[in-house]
Amino acid sequence: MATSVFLRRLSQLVDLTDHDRRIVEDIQGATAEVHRGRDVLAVGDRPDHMYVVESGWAARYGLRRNGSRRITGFMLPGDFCGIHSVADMAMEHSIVAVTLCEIRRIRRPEIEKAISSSPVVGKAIWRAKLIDEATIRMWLLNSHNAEMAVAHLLCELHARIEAHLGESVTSFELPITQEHIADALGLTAVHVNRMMRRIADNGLIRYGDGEMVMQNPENLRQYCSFSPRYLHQGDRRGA
Amino acid sequence: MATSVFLRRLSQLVDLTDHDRRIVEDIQGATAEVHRGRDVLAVGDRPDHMYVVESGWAARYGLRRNGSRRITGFMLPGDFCGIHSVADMAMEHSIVAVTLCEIRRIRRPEIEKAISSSPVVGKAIWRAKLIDEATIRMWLLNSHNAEMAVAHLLCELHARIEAHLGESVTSFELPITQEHIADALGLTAVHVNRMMRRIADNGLIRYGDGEMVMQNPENLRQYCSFSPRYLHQGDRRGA
DNA sequence: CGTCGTTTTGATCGCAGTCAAACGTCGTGG
DNA sequence: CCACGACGTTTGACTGCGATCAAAACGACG
Repeated sequence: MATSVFLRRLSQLVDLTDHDRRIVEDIQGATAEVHRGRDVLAVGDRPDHMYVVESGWAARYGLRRNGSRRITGFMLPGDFCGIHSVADMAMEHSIVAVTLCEIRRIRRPEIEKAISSSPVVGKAIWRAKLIDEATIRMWLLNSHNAEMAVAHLLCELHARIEAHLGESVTSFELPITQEHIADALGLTAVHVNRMMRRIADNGLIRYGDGEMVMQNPENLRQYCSFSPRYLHQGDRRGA
Repeated sequence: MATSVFLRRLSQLVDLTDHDRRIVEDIQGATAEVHRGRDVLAVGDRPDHMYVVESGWAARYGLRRNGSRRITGFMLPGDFCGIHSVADMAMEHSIVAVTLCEIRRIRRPEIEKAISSSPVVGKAIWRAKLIDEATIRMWLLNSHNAEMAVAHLLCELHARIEAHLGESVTSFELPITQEHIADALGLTAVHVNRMMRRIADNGLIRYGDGEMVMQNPENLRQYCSFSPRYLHQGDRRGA
C-alpha cells in the first residue's frame, strides 16, 4: 500500500526516524468512507478512536439555539480529529463531512502505544492540536471586517492545501459553498457573495465550478495582511 | 507549604493517586510575580517552561496590523500556558498579566518527566488544552449578538471561578475593565457598556468597584442560553 | 486639587443582515 | 427530450446593530 496521508502529515509535523515510521505503520487502522453531510463525530460522542482525513474536506461546527450553524474550522486531508479520545472526553462540538471523505480510524490503545514507544509521535499530535488552536485564534482576530475575513480564509486554505500537496499552486479545488464560508465567518451567504465578487472584481481571484484561481497568491496575502506563521508549517524541528 | 493551585487544578482535571501527587510535588518549580500589563509570553517566544497562574488574571491576545488588540481567552488561577514548550513551538499569540499575577514556572524536562512517569498527568494537560480550545470555539459560536455575548462571557467567568473556588457564589471579583471585555468580544468599550447597563437594568447583574454580583446566576444563564458543558468541569473520570 | 483611567450617555454613520427575486446548472422523472 | 425542482450564485432595496465621535460624570490617587 502507498504511504498514507496520515504518515505523510506526521512526517511534516516532526522528524520521524525509520523506527517511528514503523511504529506508525503498525498502528494505522482501516479507512472508511463518510458521505457528504454525514457527521464524523457529534456533540456528546465519546470517541474511542482518533480520526484522520485521508481525502475530502470536513468541518467542525456547533449549533446555536435558533438552529443556525457556526463552522469553527475546516479539516483538510491530513488533519486529525477525535483527540478527545486520548483525554477521555465527550465532544462538545460536531464534525461533518463537507464532501465525500475517506477517514482513517485509529483505536485509542494503538495511539497510546505509539505515543509511549515514540515520544515524537506524541509531539506531532500536540503540534497538530496547537495549530488547530492557533487557527481558531486567528479567526477571532480576523473577524472584524468581512472582506478581509473572506480573503484571509482563502489564503489560509490555499496555504494549507499547498502544504498538503508539497508544492506551490495558483489554483485549487474549493469544494465548499459560499454558505459554508458564511457559516465559518459568521456572515450571511449574501454578504459573502458580495465580498467575493469584490475581491474577484479587484483582480485578486477568479472562481467557479468549485475551483479557486489566484493569479498571484502573494497579492492576495498582502491585500488581507495574511501571514502564515500561525500555521507553523516550517516547524519540523521547531521554529 | 500549602497545596499549590497547580496541584489542585490537576486534581480537578483527573483523579490523582498519591503516587501522582508526589510526582507533581517533586517537579513544581518556583513562582514569580508578573506585574499588571506585563507579558508573560510574547509572540515569537519559544518557551522552555510551562506556566501556571497561581493567583491573578491573565489574558491571551493578538495584535492586528492597525494596533488594535483582540483578547482570545482569559486565564484564571489554575490555568496553564506555555504548552508550546512541550511541542517545541514558538508562540503565535501573547499572554499578558491583567492583574498582578503569581506565576509558577515548570521546566520542560520536569513536565516531560512527570508525563512519562505518570500518564494521568499528561491526560490532565490534554484536558486543559481541549477545554481551552472548546472555550474559543464557544466564543466564535456566541459572537453574533453583543448582549448575549457579554452575558455569556460573564457566565463563563462565573462558572470558572466557582470551579476554582470549589463552591457556589453569587458575587465575585471581576478585575477587568469593560475595555478588556470589549477586546475579548470584538466590540467597542462603549457598546459593551451599553449592553452591561441593559443586562443590569434587566435586574440580572449588579456591578461596580471591580465586583460582579449575580442575584440569581441561573437566571442569567437562561437569559443567554449558557450551558457550561463545554467547560468539562465534571469530567474527572470522563463525562 | 488636578490628572488619569473608567464608566456613562447622546448623536450620527456605515457595515452587514434581512427580505426578495432572478438566473444558471444539474439531476430526475414524465 | 423536455419539465421540474433542488441547489448555488448573484443582485437590489431597505433595515438595524454596533462603530465612531464627542463629551460629561465619577472615583482613585498623587
